[in-house]
Amino acid sequence: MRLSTWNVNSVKQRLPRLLPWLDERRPDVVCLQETKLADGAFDALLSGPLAERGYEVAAHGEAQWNGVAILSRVGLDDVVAGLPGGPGFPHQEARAVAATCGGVRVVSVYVPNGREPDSDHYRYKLDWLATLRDIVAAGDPATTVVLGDVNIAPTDDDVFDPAAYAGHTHVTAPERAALAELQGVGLHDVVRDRWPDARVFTYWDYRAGMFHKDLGMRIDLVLAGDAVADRVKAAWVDRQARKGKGPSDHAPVIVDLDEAPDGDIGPVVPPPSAPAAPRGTAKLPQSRN
DNA sequence: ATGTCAGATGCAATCTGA
Repeated sequence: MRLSTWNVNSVKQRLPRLLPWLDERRPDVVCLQETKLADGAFDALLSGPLAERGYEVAAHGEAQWNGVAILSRVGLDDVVAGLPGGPGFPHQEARAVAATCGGVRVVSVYVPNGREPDSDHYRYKLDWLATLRDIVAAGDPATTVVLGDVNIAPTDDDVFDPAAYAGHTHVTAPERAALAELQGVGLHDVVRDRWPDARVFTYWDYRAGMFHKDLGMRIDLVLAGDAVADRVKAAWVDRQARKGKGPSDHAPVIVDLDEAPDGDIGPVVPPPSAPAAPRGTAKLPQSRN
């Protein structure tokens, strides 16, 4: 099962990149952030193209800002929009949606930016993260995976130059402590675990050729509970999607899971557009393993 | 030199958010 997360910075503007990306990468579960569309507009724009590709959709958006979604072709059950009981600014915003997909509790999150350290928005960010932690802890963390734009670089290795961010959000100790508290319920940063010493970023500012110079941050994470993390076979950032014409300022993160230990790999079906293999013409040699 | 985008307002150019 292939999981992914992508802050698309307006799903409307990103449609010419999103649909070809779905066809190329064929993720089973896609967590989107910054969709910037109300649910009705999301449905009008995307229900057709996504249904063609076999995806069910749980969108949780608002008119202009924020907005998250989960696309799944391995089931989409028990959808919860938002963080029940969570803080607002001043009202609750569309920053989280959860669903059970292929036996995994998937949570798509767009953590508040924080704007300036010690600002009201910064305190809102910390409160929001504490609520997310409580909600994950109250469920079954082992079978949960939190994916999304957390707007925090976990360590100094996750920014191109720690000095460049001194005094700014995304790197402060309280933010990193709040993220560590979330991970403390039993979630593994599977991309960093796979690439402990690599320079890995997921976001590059549009300005000043930052992507070209690879001056970015790793702020889009896949945080997986024990049972999910144990199944990780690949975990990487799709930098290709940040290149070319009309990209988001974030790249997608892709994580492949091996089949579940109990043999239930979920309702894995061939992609609708993939030609069926002709019967009785298998060419691959038989192998014991 | 906040150098780029995206959304809104409201029709051009400027504001906000990231």
